[in-house]
Amino acid sequence: MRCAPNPNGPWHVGHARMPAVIGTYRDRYDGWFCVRFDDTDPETKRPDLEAYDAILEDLEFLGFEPNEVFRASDRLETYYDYARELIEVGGAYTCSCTGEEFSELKNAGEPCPHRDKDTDTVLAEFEDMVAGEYESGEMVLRVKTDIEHKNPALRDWVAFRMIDTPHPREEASEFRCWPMLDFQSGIDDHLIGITHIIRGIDLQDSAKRQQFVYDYFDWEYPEVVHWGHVQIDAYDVKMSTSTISERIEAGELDGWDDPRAPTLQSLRRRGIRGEAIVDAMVGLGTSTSDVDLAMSSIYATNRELIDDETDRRFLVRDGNQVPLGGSPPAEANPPLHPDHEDRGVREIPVGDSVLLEPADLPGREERIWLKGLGCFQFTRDTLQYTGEEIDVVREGDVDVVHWVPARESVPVRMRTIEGDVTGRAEPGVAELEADEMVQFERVGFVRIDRSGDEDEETVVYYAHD
RNA sequence: GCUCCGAUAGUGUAGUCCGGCCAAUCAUAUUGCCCUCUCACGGCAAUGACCAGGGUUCGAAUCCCUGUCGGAGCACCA
Repeated sequence: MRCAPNPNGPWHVGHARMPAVIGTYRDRYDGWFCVRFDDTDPETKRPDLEAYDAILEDLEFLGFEPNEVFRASDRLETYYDYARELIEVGGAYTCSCTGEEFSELKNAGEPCPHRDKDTDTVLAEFEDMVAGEYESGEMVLRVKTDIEHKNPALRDWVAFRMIDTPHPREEASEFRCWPMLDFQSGIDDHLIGITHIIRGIDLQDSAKRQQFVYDYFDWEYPEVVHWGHVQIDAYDVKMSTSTISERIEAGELDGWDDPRAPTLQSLRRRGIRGEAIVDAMVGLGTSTSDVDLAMSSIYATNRELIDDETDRRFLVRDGNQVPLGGSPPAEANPPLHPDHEDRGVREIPVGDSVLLEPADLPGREERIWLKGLGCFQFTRDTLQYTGEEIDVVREGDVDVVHWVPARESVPVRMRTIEGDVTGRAEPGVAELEADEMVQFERVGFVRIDRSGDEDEETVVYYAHD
């Protein structure tokens, strides 16, 4: 199988579907898959040199390594050879009609005057194309199909055209005669030995077009599955490489890994595992209709993956300071993980006042339980330590809330899909290493992106609740 | 205009090829209860679907026709 990306930028979430499915199938059935960069348009779909590696990194993040990597732009001579062969068996002709002229003839089911040129002329003109003797738009090579085919999309399609703009890759920058996707991909699939192709419904007619070439060469066409488009909920940004790219240019997004960008780099930075994405993508199946992927299904899998090994901490967003009274303990020691006492406890100095989230502020005379610390009653703007046992919580009268010390907490910037949130976390958080995962209790799972200290913000990326 | 393709709960999916075991599977979501010093994890329960209409048949989610809705192609893009 193959994954044939256009290297015009790092991958968005939707791109994960192809490697997820073919990679999973490969591993399950002892198969084979390659990545083949179909970079045959140096102009309108101009490749981004950095994207080749970025895509391979995205693939690695998802947990797959391709058996082989190809670049179509390395294989021009091969395509030329097969084009010559196709011309010799009368399967192609050079055509100098303008796009509109040909389109009109085609829609009327009429052949254009160039269709019956003799093979030698066609061959000579094609060699001139290869040599770069024509300007862009002057001459194309068409595959001779059936000009009266009932499906206009299949009639005498273009196999090669001239492009004046040099290819960004040094190795391919001299070529001016470039194959169209249907030709290049069709030839490559056969040569590489692809047995199964999955592609989008936008390429529904590709197999039928390429079948004409396969017939000329007497090749057998691989099995094909077409699948629909994937929509992902939860994002404001349109999921298209060019849109994301524009928004980065415009400064609306900080980069490809901005938490608001629907890219794999972004999910990775938020601490979502490739495995969770793959799992969700495989679950979508290969249906030909369009599907909506709920981010919640990726989150559900990821939560399952990380919950057990992720330590707990406190973060209070937009805290309100409340003084403490009644001589509470000087230090709180909640466990790092409720199910794993052996991992030890946290040491949170209490001080004389704490921060609580606005929604957690108790009403007058109400009692609350500061998690890991004890029971307090809200009296005259002060939380009075009551010293009551945990039983008051079990009885259901007292809510348990998270908190941080007002003084000894550390600043945190939490970057989320909806934007940045600031708050303060228990002191231990500043010492966590980048890349560690943490669950802020009653807030959600985050990945530490940059450690801070008492003054400098610890930056975390929010994964999910 | 021409040509293709699709339609099962909020979302995804199984079942459709070879009609009965489907008063329709599983996951996720939402809600409620239990557990719990987290609204996490775990447990239990509830919610919720075969696009419509005809036809074939003893019997249709499954086969056929029509309609409706949705998607895609008809590029010198991929």
